[in-house]
Amino acid sequence: MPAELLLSVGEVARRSGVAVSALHFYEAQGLLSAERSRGNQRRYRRDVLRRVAFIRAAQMLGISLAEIAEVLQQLPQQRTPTKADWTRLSSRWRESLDQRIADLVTLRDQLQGCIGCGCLSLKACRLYNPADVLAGQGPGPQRLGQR
Amino acid sequence: MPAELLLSVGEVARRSGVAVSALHFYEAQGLLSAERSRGNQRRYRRDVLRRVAFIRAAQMLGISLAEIAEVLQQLPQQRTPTKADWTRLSSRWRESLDQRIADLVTLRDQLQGCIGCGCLSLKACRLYNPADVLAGQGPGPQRLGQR
DNA sequence: ATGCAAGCTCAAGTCCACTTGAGGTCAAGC
DNA sequence: GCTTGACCTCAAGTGGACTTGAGCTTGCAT
Repeated sequence: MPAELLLSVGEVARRSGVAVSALHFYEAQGLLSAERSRGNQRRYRRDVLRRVAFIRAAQMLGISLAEIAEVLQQLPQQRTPTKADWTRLSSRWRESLDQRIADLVTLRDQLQGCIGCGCLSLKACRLYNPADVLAGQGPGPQRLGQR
Repeated sequence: MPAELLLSVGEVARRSGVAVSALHFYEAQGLLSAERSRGNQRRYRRDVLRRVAFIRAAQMLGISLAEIAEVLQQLPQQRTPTKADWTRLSSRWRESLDQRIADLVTLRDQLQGCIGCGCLSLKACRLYNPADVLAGQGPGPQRLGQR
């Protein structure tokens, strides 16, 4: 394949807005791969840009890199993925996105009726523990709605 | 004030579902405070439960502890906060919640038209960079919608 | 041919929100 | 009085997602 059509790591960084160090990191995590030039420099196929975009979009949905890597395994390794390949993957996240929206709407409605009314009292509070779905699960800003 | 009405750290942990270590941590971060018993044990006023609930609810909105601490500064230090005090604070988050929902809906609509259509090509992609709002800002699963 | 930006690897550092561990104290029941 | 569980402090560890730094090589322009 014609080497001029391959992208250096710097080019990918510029065009994707992702730092070179992050691209290295993604590779180490198995999210990306690249051929190498004679001199051992990374040479990316152009579809890496779509991959990176996909990764970032998924992160915005709160999906961890490990999960993203797992899903990306399903893409063809050899050929450049087709539109259908990408569509299949992203439709999975359409559902989780719907779920997250629903969760937040619930949260909002209960913010009116719960914090809003001053009743916020833990056990009884459905904002804190709506339908037993958002509770527990340990600390930290966690993803709303499990998969 | 009658000491029997104060709560030990273990009681607060049990009733709030938050680990003792997390309560210690919140105190170190200035989110909570407690009186001490003769023997130097924490004794919480009962409204700590509402404070903890508020903290957890805020975290679910993706708000960092530092920001939460800042907002909690606005509560009266001496007297137990009233319903109106809490309502005032939570109304601020009602807005950011609305914003987050709007962001996610935008994201969802563009998932249809963008990843869905196979056009995902970074610069031009509004999912990756919708209205220049979600872009940049460094790495990591970041909060949708700035304040 | 030489200068210098861009690339390479590997180790260590950062930030957040906690948790875990070590070593010691307190309080209530038997 | 003694045991046991709850509590204390302080330091260090964890995990995710990267970034930074050191020390070295590559590759394009002059």
